[in-house]
Amino acid sequence: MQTRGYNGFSYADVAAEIGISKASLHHHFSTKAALGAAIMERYASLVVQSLADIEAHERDAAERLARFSQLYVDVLRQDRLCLGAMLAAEFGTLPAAMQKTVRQFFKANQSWLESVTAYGRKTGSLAPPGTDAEAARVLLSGLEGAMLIARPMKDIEGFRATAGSLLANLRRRG
Amino acid sequence: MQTRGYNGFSYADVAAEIGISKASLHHHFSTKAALGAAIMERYASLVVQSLADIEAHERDAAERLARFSQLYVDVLRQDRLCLGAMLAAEFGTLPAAMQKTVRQFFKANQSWLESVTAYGRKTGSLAPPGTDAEAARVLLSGLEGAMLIARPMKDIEGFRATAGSLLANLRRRG
DNA sequence: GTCTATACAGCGATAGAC
DNA sequence: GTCTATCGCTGTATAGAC
Repeated sequence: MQTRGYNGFSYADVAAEIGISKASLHHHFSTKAALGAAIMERYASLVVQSLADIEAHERDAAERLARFSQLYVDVLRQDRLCLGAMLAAEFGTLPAAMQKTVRQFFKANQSWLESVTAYGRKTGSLAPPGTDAEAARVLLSGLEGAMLIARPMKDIEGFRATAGSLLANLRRRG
Repeated sequence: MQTRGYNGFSYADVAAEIGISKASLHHHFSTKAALGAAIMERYASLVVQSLADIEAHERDAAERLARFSQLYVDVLRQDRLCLGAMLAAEFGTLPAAMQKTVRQFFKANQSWLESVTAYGRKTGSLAPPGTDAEAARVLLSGLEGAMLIARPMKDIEGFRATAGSLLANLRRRG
């Protein structure tokens, strides 16, 4: 789903890749909607866990954002897209349950980033122009968009530079 | 294609919408790959034309960027995505000809934005931090990403605010 | 340039044996 | 929990009449 999208893969693809039959796959996930929802929910959980890990192991706000952007690099290196971004593009064709999880995913990222910018502002590590909500949205949008563009352009280095610029803007005095 | 993606529409969908048969549609576009390529090429041409129009009718660099971001708002209001962004997400599943046009599309946008930031820097209308290439990439990524997120979140106002922040960052002293 | 009819592959999903 | 076999449908694409 992160490489071809929800509409770009089939039960046959998955079954072949893991070496079982389509029928066996249906035994575990009765419909494609159920499979897609499970994958997206797991992805969202893993990201939320990663954010908690960053918060637990890194005290500096700017450094937390740098680690956040590193998550994107790791995905890009596998020639994948953030699943949230992929499903946002396909949004109109998704089952309702998946749509709901996609929205929750973006909300969770946005609110985590807001809390980090607020914390960074308080500790002096960050000085974002505008509100925390605006700063968070600019960073999230910038990273998702840069990732979207970097993949077809085969330009991970360009992604890194863009991520660096976005972080630099948050350290600047507003 | 801008609402459901290349993998999310069929000849039957298009034929029904314009009121002809699938066979008639095949008479004009022999394969789906040919149809998809024609649509993407037309889209890229229209965007390039819009950029030329902005340059012809607006002398101020910051105002040119504001008009550029207004193009995105117009697309969002139709509940569509930039076709470049949509196809970037689906990139791995696209016919080669479409992949090529997607890359050209991003290159064209990037280089136009670079020329505008360079011009704005010269005239004093803009003072982007970093290089023109970095500023252009941050803006393009930010707008594409913000658009991607705004659609599922049903938050065009949020897009506008994000676009405003991105432009404000380019007016700021680096 | 339009149509009806159809070919043929792939899709998601089910039945039922082991 | 796995499989083979198959169903019903939709996908892209073609044939051939008007």
